Formats: sequence, C-alpha cells, structure tokens
Amino acid sequence: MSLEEVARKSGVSTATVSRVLNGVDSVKSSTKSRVMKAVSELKYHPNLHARSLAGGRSRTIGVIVSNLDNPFFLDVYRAVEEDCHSHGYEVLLANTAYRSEQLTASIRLMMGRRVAGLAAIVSEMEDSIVDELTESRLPMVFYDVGTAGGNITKIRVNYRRGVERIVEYLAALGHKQLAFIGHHAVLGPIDERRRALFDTVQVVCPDATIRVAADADSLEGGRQAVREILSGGPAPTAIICVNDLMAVGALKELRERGLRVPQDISVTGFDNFRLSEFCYPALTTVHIPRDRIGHTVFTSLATDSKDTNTLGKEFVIEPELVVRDSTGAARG
Amino acid sequence: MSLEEVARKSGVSTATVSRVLNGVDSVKSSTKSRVMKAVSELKYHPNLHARSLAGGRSRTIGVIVSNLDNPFFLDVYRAVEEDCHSHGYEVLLANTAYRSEQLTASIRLMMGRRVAGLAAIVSEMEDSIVDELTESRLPMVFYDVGTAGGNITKIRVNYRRGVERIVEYLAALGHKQLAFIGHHAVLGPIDERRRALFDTVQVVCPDATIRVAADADSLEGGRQAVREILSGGPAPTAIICVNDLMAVGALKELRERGLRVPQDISVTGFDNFRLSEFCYPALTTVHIPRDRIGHTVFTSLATDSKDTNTLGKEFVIEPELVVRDSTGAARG
DNA sequence: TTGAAAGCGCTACCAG
DNA sequence: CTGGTAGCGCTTTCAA
Repeated sequence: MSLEEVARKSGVSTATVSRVLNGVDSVKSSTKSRVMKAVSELKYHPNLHARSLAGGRSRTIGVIVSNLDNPFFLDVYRAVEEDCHSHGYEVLLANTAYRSEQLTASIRLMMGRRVAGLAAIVSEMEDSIVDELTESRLPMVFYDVGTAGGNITKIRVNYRRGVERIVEYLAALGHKQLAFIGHHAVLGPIDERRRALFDTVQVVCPDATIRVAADADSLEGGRQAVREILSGGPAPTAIICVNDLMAVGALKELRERGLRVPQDISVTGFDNFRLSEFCYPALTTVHIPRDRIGHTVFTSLATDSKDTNTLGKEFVIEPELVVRDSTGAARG
Repeated sequence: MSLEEVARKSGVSTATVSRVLNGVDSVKSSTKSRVMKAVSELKYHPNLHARSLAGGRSRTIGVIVSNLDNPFFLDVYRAVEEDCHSHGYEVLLANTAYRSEQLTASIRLMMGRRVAGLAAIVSEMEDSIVDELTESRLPMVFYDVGTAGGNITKIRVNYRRGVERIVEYLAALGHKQLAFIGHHAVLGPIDERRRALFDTVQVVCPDATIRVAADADSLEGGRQAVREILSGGPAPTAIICVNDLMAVGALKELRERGLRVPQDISVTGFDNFRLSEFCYPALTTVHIPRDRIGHTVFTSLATDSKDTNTLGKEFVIEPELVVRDSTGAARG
C-alpha cells in the first residue's frame, strides 16, 4: 500500500498526500482531513526507505558500542536516545561485543543507512579504520581514539587522572600490594589505562607491587580474574578494577572465599554506574558522566543544533573519585 | 556516490555492479574483480534505503521492549540479535520506557521501515493496538498479550506457576506476613501477576497477610518500595518482588536499615537475571529463560526458517524456582 | 555474461 | 492551494 492508493482513495494527488503527511501547512483543512481519513482507513504507513531515498537528508544517528552487557554503554546510548527523541531524531544501535569484524560490519551498516552522524563508543579501534572514517565526510564522534577536527568530535576520558585519584587514595590508606583487573581489550599492548596505572604507581608509591589479570568484560569475568589473582601468589591488599562491572564480579568471588571487603581487601571500580551504589559493599569508584557523553554525541551529530553544534571539538572528561564502602586501610 | 559511479569507473553497467555486490555468480571473475576494485577505491557504500525499496523484502527484525534499564529485556534482545546476525538478519531496537505513546511511535517506525517481523516484548499493551496488529499481515511475536494464530506468535510466561512456587516455598518456611513489590505497569487493575499472587496466597496459606507497594521498575524503585512498606506498619517477614531488578534495590534498602536478609526478612526476585547470583545475598528467584524467548522470536519472524518456522504458535514458559541465599525461615 | 530500462514509494520543484 | 513529474539509488526482468 502506497501514497498513490491513499491519493486515489481521497481523490487528490500524491503530492498533496505527501504534504499532509509532512505537515506542510499550505493544504486546505478540508482536504487535509479527507486525506487523514483515507490514511487511517487504509492503515497506511509511509515507507521510510522511500522517504529517505527521495528526501536525501536523514534524521537518524548511529551509535556503536563495545559491550551492551556493560551498563556503562547502555547509559550512554540512553542519553543519546533521549536527546534524539526530544528533537525528532532516531537512533540506530549496534553492538560489537569487542569483535573488530563486527565493528566493520556495523560501520558499513550505518553508512549504508545514511545516518546523519555516527558515534563510535568503542575504545578499541584499529588506526586504519579511524583514518578511513576521518577522511569520510560523515560527522562522527570518537571515544578515546582518533583526533578532533573537521568532521570528528573526540571525547576523551582522562583515565590517567582517574587512576591517579585511585592510587593516591589507596596509597594514603597504606596499600602496597596492588592488583589490577582488566578485560582483554584493555590489556592490549597499546593500552593507556594499564600504562597510566603503572606510571602512577611508580610515582606515588614506588615501593608497591602490582599484579595484573585479565578476563572478559562481565560479572563472571571479574570473578574469574580474582581467582586468577588469588591463585597466583600472596593476596594483594587492594584490587583496582578497570570498571564497575568487573568490580562487582570481583566482590562476589571475594565474598565466597570469605575475604571481607574492605577489612581484608579493598576493591575499586571505574564508571560509577548505578549498580555501584546498590552492590555490597557499595563500591568506591570514579565517576564518568555517561549523560554528558551522550549529550555531547547529540550536539555534535545533530545537524540542526546549528549555533550549539560542537562537531570537530575535543571534550575531555575529568573523573571524580567517589568513596564508598569497598575500600579501607590496608590490613596489617 | 552511487552504483552508477562505480559502474562508470569500472566500465560496466549498474546491473553488473549490482550483481557483483549481491554475489550473483553469473559474473566473469575478471569483471568481478574490476568492480570490486572500483568499489574499494571509491569507498562505496550501497544505499540500503534504495536497496530495500527496490528489493522489496527485508531482512530486518524489529524488537520493542518496555524497559532497557532492566537487564531482562536486554537479554532477550541480545538473544534475538545473536540469532539474527548468524543468519544474516539485522535487528532494530526500540524502547518504550513503559510509555504507551512511545509504543505507538515505535510500532509506526518499525512498520515504516518495513521490518520482516516485529516482536513486542512489552507486557502492557492496549487491546486496540493488539487488535490492529493482529489484523495486519505483519509477522509478530507478542509477549503475554494477545492470542496466537495467523501471523501472531504468543509467548506467555506462566507467572501463576512461578508465583505458586515462591509462595509455597515461603509458606513452608513459615512466613505469614508477606509484602509484594511491583512496578506501576504491573499493578494496573488488570494485572495477572498481582492477582495470581493473591489467589495463591489464599489457597496456600489463607492465614497470611499481604501488603503491596509499587514504584518504578528500577533499582531505586525497589528501594523506594521497601521504604513504603516499612513505613506503613509492622515489617513483613518476606518480600516478594516482581522482578530481580527491584529485588536488588530492595536488598540495598534493607541492608541500610540494618535488617539482615534472610535472618530478619526474606526477599525473592523473578527472572533470574545474571546479577541475581552476584548480589548480596544471592537472590532466591524464579528462572525465566530469556534466550529461549529470543530464539522463539527469531524462529517465528525469520521468513527463511521455513521448516522450523513457528509463527502462529503459542509458547508457554514454565518458570523454575532457584533457591539461593536471600530466603530463610521466618523469624520468631 | 552483460546491458537497457522499468519500476520500488516518496519528495520537491515547477506550473497552474 | 493543488497537480504533474523528475528523480533518489538500487534490483530485476527481458533481450542481446
């Protein structure tokens, strides 16, 4: 069923039906209501593909994330979604599950759908892809990769700062045996977070030891990483987790082993996702404002936020330490 | 940039380029590679809107859920996504946040995009919408609403059974003062879960009292509902939560008030989402297999799963009680 | 194995 | 205020 049928049924041209459907005001109200009647009787739904094809411009924004299972990414998406909907945009979501093939496929899909802009909230991205995207004219937001300018907005979290806050805080509590739990994407050779941690420890408490374990970015992964740490030598006095999700998994494993947090061992997270306040013990973490990330994505990619458009700029997010109950003085 | 440019650059017709891009084998391999070369040099991305318009059929499935913040829905989506991707389908996601206007908008959007099938994992849906969708020819999956047959697959969770398991279990533990925590969508006048609970209590332990509180379907909502319960009279010995998410929120509030779970008060959830094993105490709940729901969605809506197609059938999901640490004998 | 051309359903421009 | 119509970029016969 098409515009034409509606036009026929209401005795007008397709052009007029189109005008009615698009709210162009230059239509006599009697005509308009006749058309509307036909539309609802026919249960007509305009073909959005045809519309985009004919119309050219698009009012949809694409969002690609690494791991939907981690509420961090979901929060970012929700923030984008909220802004989009309140401004008449649609959002298309894609999840890579940290698989680079899937990233490529998702980018293809988004470009094929001719999104108005694309946000890649995907920390691990090969340089070649970054370059290719940078060269394209597509408005984009990168997260922690690439460089701002032209059609590229860059959002960067100052991890180093966040890590410093955590290490300084733990050092002040007397912790000298540390462990770091990351997921695989964050323990690659070129990883900033891991390096930031080592550098900071070097400076803040050079006499501290630090061990590393990696697993999947999930609750189970956090748990598993703790097993790895605990089976590999003397228990550390504090475990620094790359994010809250893994931290919650870590808490579970410690609890099961009868290790009390924070009396026996301290745990820190990263992100300050909502659950971090509800888990036990409530997590000491570092706050990353997902809503601000989402808003920045929107203002950068929505073409009609003319004066407020932020495309091409770089945004640095400064983390703040949030102290709760999962950290305490080092034992002994 | 279009097919035509690729055609020109590689010295063939658009028809041939189209054939190459769609993997039609009747193309000489020398031609094929010439085309491929042009494609990659031009960084050509086919316009998917044009493709759908011209092609007719669609290989995308729409999924509408009530509340993305609740991992239950996300798990269902992920399961659908997995099946879809491994069979060359795309998934389009929409979130209603329990708002019926948003449901309408999402349905419109999906129909406009000409999805091959649509899953509405949205327990609250007005009859008029259910009817309209049932009349349409669109393959659909309903969750807990509507009736199976024709183009409608229905997935129904046997809540009554789940509630019975919980109540029987709590009754056996000696609980007589119960409370029920739900979210607003589930405490409407026509709600099955609430009624199932009252009926069951009536039968299983007629001498038990039961109070009810409602709040948002979120961690915070669960917490708030407990406040409501606890400020409204003597504390119950067991709190039955409509789902795990609210249960985790409830645990937090109880913990903060110094009430021990399960010694002072028992708590049950519903869904058995991943976190229920990782929270403290680990949640006694009822398992609802989200992956099975997701698979059923796929086999019903994917048009090419010919022989295995399940469209039009009804699937009843039988919940299973999962006992963990959040429940124990009634105090006193 | 390839090309020409007729749409797919809609928007937007030009007339009237 | 309304109609006619030329595309938008692609797929798909039908011929060659």
